[in-house]
Amino acid sequence: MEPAERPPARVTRRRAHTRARLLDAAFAVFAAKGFGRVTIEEVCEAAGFSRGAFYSNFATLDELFFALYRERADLIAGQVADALAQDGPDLDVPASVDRVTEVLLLDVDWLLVKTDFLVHAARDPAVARALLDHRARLRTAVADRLARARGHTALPAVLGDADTAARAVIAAYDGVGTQLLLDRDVEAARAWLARLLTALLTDGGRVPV
Amino acid sequence: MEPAERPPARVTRRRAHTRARLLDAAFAVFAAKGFGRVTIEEVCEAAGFSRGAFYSNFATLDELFFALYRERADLIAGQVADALAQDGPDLDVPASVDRVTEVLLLDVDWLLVKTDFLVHAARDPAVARALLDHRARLRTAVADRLARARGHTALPAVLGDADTAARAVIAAYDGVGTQLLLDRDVEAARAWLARLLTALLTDGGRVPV
DNA sequence: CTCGTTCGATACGCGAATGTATCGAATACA
DNA sequence: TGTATTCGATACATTCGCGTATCGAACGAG
Repeated sequence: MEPAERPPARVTRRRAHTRARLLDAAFAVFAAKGFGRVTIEEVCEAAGFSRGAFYSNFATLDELFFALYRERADLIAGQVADALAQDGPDLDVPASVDRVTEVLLLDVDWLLVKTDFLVHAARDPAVARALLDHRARLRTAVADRLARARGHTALPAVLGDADTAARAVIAAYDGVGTQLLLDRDVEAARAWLARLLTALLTDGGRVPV
Repeated sequence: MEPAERPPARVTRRRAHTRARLLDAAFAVFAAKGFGRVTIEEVCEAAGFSRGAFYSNFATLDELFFALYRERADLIAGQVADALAQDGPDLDVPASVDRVTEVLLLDVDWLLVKTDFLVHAARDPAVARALLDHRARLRTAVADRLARARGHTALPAVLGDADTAARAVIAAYDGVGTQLLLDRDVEAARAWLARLLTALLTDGGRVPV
């Protein structure tokens, strides 16, 4: 019965499966109903388990939520890093923007869960720290990319240094995400984000169409 | 008894008071704990009433939340309109930006509640429509202001028309708000928003400090 | 194959929050 | 001031979700 005390001395194998299924089910349920309106039993039912399985793997729903976020956030961070690393030393802004936006906005469900998590973090400093860490990871990835290209490509930047520009990129992403939550138009959001980013990262000149 | 059927034939007076107190108390409690974690009784207790008062004024907590949002949103919309109307026909970007950011970011609690509402709206089309209406109101206010100034002041805009620029303003606001929720640094957020807006609304040139 | 451990299902009790029904007090109107 | 009506408090029953305790089955190690 012990919820999740010591890593059990002897074993594990199906445990990993059930844990994973619980996390996946939780993701779906959270996206559909919102963290605040979800019960433990709903998650278990969606995963095809009984509450016993849950309490064997997690102590509380918050803990599961945290684990879920961590998992997906790491995934996203990796994808973004990959997308940014993909082009050479000189920065091709439109191409980078396209590749990154494609990765970032892929999943509306993720956006929903992420926003739930934000709301959650906004009231719990410990959780907030985790979220800020994740954001910092993304931001420095972007900043590094921008800094690396500084000399090569013209990156005039309406804003100051690379780090500031990276912050602006994050802010644009957040802003577009907010709108996307309401109109659910992924393609429009993608285009809009690309346009915003191009505007921010390109010197004052007109924006291509 | 009847939750909120017909506007009671006879009349009201204290009713307005209690309703207002319930709304105010709800605002505080929602900001502190988050909509998802708040019980009807908590709101009543904070307002100094018993549940009877609540059920006499609202049918459900969602209904109260909706009314609460509507009330505050109208207030904000008015404030923004005022702030924008305050300067003459030619647009003084820094001044306008300062005035608007001051109004918009005043209250972290409002940001918390607003984000709760966003999360709520993201899963209920009817609620989403209300929120989109509110955003549209703000956006057109900004767009009108920008369009009105188009000829007079140099408003080169890295983005296209006034409406697009207004969308960008909203996006920047949302983006900054997200960060603010996590670090709770109002002054930093205000400065950052001002900088972003100036960058977006000023021609490519360097941003003043 | 056997055995000891772990995992997950089932069953139980508990507490909390909800919604309703009833009743006294406050209030508008004459 | 009298009175009909509304407002809000109190009391109640009920439902719902939680957390624990127990047990059989799955599984890994030897």
